Amino acid sequence: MTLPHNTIERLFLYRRILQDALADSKRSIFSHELAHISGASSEQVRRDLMLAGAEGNRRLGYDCEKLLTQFSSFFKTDTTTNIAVIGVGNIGKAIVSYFLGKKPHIDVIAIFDNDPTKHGRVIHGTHCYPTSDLEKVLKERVVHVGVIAVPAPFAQDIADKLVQARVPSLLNFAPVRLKVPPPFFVENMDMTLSIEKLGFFAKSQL
Amino acid sequence: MTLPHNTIERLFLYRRILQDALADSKRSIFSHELAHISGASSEQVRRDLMLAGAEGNRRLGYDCEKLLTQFSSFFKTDTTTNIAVIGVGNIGKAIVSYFLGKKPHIDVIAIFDNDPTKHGRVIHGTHCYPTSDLEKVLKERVVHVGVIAVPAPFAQDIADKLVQARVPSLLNFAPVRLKVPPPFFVENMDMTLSIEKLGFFAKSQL
DNA sequence: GCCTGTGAAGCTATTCACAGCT
DNA sequence: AGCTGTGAATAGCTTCACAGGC
Repeated sequence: MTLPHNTIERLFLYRRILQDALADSKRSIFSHELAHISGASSEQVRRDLMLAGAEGNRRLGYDCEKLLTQFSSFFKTDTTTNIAVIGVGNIGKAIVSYFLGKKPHIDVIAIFDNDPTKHGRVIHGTHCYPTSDLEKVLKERVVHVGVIAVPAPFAQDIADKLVQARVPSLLNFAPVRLKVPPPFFVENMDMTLSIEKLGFFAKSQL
Repeated sequence: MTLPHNTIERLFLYRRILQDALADSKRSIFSHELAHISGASSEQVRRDLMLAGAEGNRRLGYDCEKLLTQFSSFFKTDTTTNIAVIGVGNIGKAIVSYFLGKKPHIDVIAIFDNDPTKHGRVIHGTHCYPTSDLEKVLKERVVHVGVIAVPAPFAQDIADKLVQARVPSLLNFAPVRLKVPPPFFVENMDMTLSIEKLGFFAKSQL
């Protein structure tokens, strides 16, 4: 059973909203509430939940706890996601510190850099290895997501190495489009592109 | 003349590729070359360029320089995009240093933070103001894009302030969906969501 | 022969509209 | 009355397929 890509993304968003709701001791939630907080339409929410096999009560909406346990098994979010960060420049460091501690089910298990002065050092609580050890280190540990935070000219090389090391998913911060064979998967976080696009909207809107 | 959102994003990508090509002293480029580097299909590239009003030569493909000047006027990229960064934590600092110097047509003109020890300080070459001065400072300068790098609970409040200050486009790094009235525009860079999604792909692919 | 340009077809995603429940 | 669930309609995006030019 394979859901649309967009639906999957929104489901993770709903999950986050449900967690907040539950923390506010809300028992159940309506599709229009989820819609309002997530920015989707209520029909969209209901369809997404339907596709995920969820069921709501026609008087009370959806039961938060029930929905969350359903998500957990469905999305395997009860197991931790292990990530490795390659490149410990400004962005790499920001990412590592962002994920440390804050998110309990996301674990930065290794970081890599070419700079010899960083090797062996512990940065934000995580050990830093030389990039050349990437394959060796990653074959010892299960890594779900490789985060590429190196300068653009090196990004494809790192992607190749991560594919070699059988890291299934890559999150790429470098402003290039990486080529990986299926079923490996890359998601781009291209800040420059986003800023350029937003700048265009801003300028054309005056 | 309003292009599809996706097309606009790809055009900025093509533009970047064209700049690289020109730097490599390539005179002209084929749609399939742009396709290969950008990850789109060649038909897609041709349609995008067509929508942007570009014309190619049937023997040589598209003239790089001609295309770029066309893009410049079309996308107003000859004028600098001014950005302000709100929140000088790890992510905020990384963003500022990422855009400083590197990208000539993107200019970080102000940064804001609530921490009084940062006020008046110059961080990565840019002056840091207290967040309470946001409206005052931004009304003196044209700011195209506001980058929100504050913790999630404060993000909506900052968004409201940016809307008040007439900043047309927002780039949001906080893991919440912000509400702004049209025609204001928000783009989300939700790293947590991306990692969760990629983790899901990774786990379901084994 | 290999390229561009583009109508038409196909596919994906979202919204409409309403039946059914409680 | 107000909610969910969902077929049907619509809108948006991508690929096909091929005409036309160099």
